[in-house]
Amino acid sequence: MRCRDPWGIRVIVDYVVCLAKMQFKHSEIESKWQRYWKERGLFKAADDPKKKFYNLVMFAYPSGDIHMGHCKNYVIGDVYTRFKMREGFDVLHPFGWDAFGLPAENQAIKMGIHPEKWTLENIRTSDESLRLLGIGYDWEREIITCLPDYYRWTQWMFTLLYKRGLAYKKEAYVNWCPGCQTVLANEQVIDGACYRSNCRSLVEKRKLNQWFFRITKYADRLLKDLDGLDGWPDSVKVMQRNWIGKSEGCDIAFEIADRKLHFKVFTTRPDTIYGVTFLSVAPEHPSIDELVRGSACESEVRQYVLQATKRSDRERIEKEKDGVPTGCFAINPINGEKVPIFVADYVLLEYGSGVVMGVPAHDARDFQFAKKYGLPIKVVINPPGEALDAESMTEAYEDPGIMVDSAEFTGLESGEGMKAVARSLSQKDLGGPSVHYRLKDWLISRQRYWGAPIPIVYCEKCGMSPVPDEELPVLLPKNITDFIPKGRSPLAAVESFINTKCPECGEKATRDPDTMDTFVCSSWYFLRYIDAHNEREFCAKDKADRWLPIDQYIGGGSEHATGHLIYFRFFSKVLHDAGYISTDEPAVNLFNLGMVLKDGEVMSKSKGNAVPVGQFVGKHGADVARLAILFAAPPEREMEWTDEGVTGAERFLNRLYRLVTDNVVVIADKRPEVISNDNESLYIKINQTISKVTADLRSFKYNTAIAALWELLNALYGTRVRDHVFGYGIHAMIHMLSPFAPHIADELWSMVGGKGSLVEQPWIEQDDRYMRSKSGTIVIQINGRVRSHLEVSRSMAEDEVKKLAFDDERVNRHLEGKDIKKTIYVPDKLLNIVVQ
RNA sequence: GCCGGGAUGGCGGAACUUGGUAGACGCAGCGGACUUAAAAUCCGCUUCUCAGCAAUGAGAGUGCCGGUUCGAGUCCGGCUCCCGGCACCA
Repeated sequence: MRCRDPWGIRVIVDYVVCLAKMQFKHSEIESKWQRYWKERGLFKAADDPKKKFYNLVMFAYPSGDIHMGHCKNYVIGDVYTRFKMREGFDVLHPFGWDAFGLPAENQAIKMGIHPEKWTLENIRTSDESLRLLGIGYDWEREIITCLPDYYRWTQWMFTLLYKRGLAYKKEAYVNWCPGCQTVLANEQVIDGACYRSNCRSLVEKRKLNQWFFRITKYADRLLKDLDGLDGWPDSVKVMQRNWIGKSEGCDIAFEIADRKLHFKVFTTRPDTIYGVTFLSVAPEHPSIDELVRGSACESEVRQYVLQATKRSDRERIEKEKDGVPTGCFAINPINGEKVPIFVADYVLLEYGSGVVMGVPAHDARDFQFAKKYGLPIKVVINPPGEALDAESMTEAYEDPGIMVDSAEFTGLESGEGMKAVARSLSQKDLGGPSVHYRLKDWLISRQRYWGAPIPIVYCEKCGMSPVPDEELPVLLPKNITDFIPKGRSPLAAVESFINTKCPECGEKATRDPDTMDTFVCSSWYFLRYIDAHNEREFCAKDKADRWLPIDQYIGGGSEHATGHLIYFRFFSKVLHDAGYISTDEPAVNLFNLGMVLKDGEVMSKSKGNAVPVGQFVGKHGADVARLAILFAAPPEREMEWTDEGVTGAERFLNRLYRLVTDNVVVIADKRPEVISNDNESLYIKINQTISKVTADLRSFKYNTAIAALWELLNALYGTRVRDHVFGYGIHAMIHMLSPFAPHIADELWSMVGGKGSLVEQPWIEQDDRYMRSKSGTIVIQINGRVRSHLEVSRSMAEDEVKKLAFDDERVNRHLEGKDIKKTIYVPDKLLNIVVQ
């Protein structure tokens, strides 16, 4: 085999040509520019910003290496950062890791790896992947919540809340997950199942002594201040409003006959008070004991309570409403009527007072209950112009109406009636207007190892006291091997940790064995970035004042709406009230991103459909990855990751690269002075593109921005006369590409003689004199249907356009034998001829 | 059940909070050029139906039904389906 194989030679030649001319080498370019950005410290945020912009993307849980699904957030945050920098802002764009949490501990149990080791290794590999993508973070501010220099301040936050009366311990029925062997906050229970990690066990109720944050004290402010958050999506605000669930009504005190007891009842319908025919008490209610002691029904009630409290929430909801009579009676304060008291498990202890008044005629649940137990139904509200009959009713009438059979209130309309009844009750000191919230206090203790220890010490003499600031952090002991949950924190068994001295008296004392919910760590992380290495404070106030609030918060989806996004607002308000920060809302603008799917499912390692970043970038490059993510769908929507999207992005960059390398000599960095006739329309296209891309960058419409760039690229390819305008077009193209594909943009920029990185250059602006072409298309419609088009110069008079239109052959064809009734003319747009 | 959001070609998605050429841009597909060939690249076509050798012409078309308007993907009323949230909250 000598030179008998011309094909082989051809292939090699093609390959060489391809490498030399057609395609760029992404790996070389990318590492070169990443090095440059790092050396120049381009993304290091100043401590004294002149024109600050705090751009924050939600930090991440280090579950392993990151994949393309995670990248969407980071890429979008980076595009915005680069654009804002080029608009002249000092941008703070930090990143960090929400590093405590269950998966690390589960891994420890399964694989025998210490949670810290597992977590820190994941962070290291994820960091590497992130750097490969060329995301412009200020890495010097990176935070890792599981390290003592961070959780020291998480503990400090706890003691701050404690001192302000916002952290308290109480014995309460809590959501207990038998799988995780720990308690859950309400937000972690979905459909009665545990939503911590991938657990999904059926949640049980348990009575336990636990730590809570008194978020309910802030319910009203959390609700009201939503109105000021114009930069937040309505969907998130609506969800938060529903979650807080404010309802205004009336408290009413019912005395118990023959007992020194009374029940406070909350109702939103005091106007139905004359229709009360029974009272229902939640099975968990602490007064039941006293109520039924010695009653004929005592044993039945006790048995019912026992059964009810054993049931999970879901079981309770799914079964038919039932209850058990207590044999006791309550006295309706407004008319002295005696009504029976039931214990019923459809009544929730946590809402209102745990006792409800039963008004069967005007409440669906009470109606069902009354029918089941043969209780009387009393109509006290009639629909306007109609009279209800209790006997024949098949369902409750719940709408407002006119009060009837209600003594002096009869005839009042519901709204007025509510006020009148409330007024009357408060005059007699039997109740009055009150407000209740669905929001509950935030349960933060977890009986787990991998979290920030709760900094509380118990002493026999002095009781409970917080660990003094100077003794923080309470270090999480590392020498532990048994993470298997046994219903209490693994820390309880670590004597060197548990045994300590009382900060008050110095005697022997014990530590709280529980750790904090990870939502506590993430409630204040945005503050730590501002002053990440401060050893004396969580963040210096002057620095906080300079950077807060977050100008743009970019989040990973609506699943945080009623969790993290409420908690971090709560923390901001607490820290504001305590004088540590000046703002009481953390973020001005919020942008929620859609998830990344692969084959119709959320991309994740556990589903086996994750596309690893390192592997992808190695093959296609970071710029291709970025473009593929951005172009596929608008950022707020879900996107499907496909190989086809990758093809397009790759082709686009190669095309641009070729255009630049083929035309280096004509590329011009100045606006053309003289616009040739040949390329006037191209120049207009260039300016329109600059305008569109700029607007789209401001409003996160990255997919259409890239589409506009693609159009411009096509226009440039189609340009025959490659003059100054053409050269400027390429220059503009490179500029506009830079936030999206920064490596290749900087490379091309240097190829055409640009200095440094485009991030250091001001953003390009359009030439307003050339935004619209001198002529345009006017659509000619007949009866609203398009029949013809006219090319006319701009702002041609209506008469002239009409004349041209009536000369048009296609128009005339449709006008034949018809009467022209009128014409509608929209300048520069259309002429509609109405005929009959 | 209640509260949000959505439904546009074979596919991902455009159409500027303002009613005015629906389908930008990309992917896939088809045709052509270059090549001995292939890949890559470049140029063109590509919503559907009907008529025509053709340029082209006619009709239908943005989940369904109806309305407002000279004109509706866009506004109004009713409905179906999909996604998300809340759900015994008194």
